[in-house]
Amino acid sequence: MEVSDALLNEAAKIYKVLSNSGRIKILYFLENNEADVSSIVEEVNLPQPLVSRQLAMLHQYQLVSRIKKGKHVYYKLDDPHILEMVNAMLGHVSHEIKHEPHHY
Amino acid sequence: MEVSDALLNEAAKIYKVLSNSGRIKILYFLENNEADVSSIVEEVNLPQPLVSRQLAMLHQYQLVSRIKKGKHVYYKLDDPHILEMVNAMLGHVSHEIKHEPHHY
DNA sequence: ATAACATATGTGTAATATGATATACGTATT
DNA sequence: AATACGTATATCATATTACACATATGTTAT
Repeated sequence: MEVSDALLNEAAKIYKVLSNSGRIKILYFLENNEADVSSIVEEVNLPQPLVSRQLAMLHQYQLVSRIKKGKHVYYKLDDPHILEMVNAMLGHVSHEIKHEPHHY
Repeated sequence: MEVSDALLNEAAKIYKVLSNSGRIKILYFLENNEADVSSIVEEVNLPQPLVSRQLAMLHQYQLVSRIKKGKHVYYKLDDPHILEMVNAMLGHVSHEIKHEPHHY
């Protein structure tokens, strides 16, 4: 396959976004729920400022969209496709873990 | 979906591995070729020690396997499935880039 | 044994990411 | 306007990552 550097860099950036379990957790929660920040905080059990920052990051890379209603800001998945990818990865690692743990 | 923390952490780790365009480049090159380190160095145009490091990392996470023949060490994809995921991601970002660049 | 080559590792340093804490901002309510 | 609440941002310490450069290790040939 022939891939441009720009594309590779962009992909790498998104992988970086996904390289944090808190952010993945948030994406998963948003799979089924459009949710405001407080609900997300409660669900993922991380301090609110941290959640806000991670949401900002997810939003910057267009993985989630947001809509403001009064004091609340509701986030939802912007691109369900991304979760399919995460699912594929989870399948991958779950096999790996079963068959043979990493040899660190 | 219900996902264990261990799984999420493992997935996050693999994403971290993929969050570097040099490493992705290497994986891509190995899609078609089993190759020794020198060939990879030549292909990806990065200093040899760096390539060795990244190969070590890819190997640690079982993304590539290696076999030693004389002075040469040949690497190949250990799990083609991972490249499917990378392909999916590249497709994703290429759409994104076309439709609307990120608003950094 | 030495030389030449392929690969890996050690080390230092700069850049970046992380998460905790404090605080600011915006909106609704009284 | 004062308060309360939801959310975002700033700041800081710490940890992690990245890469360059030097050097070590292992292998083959002379």
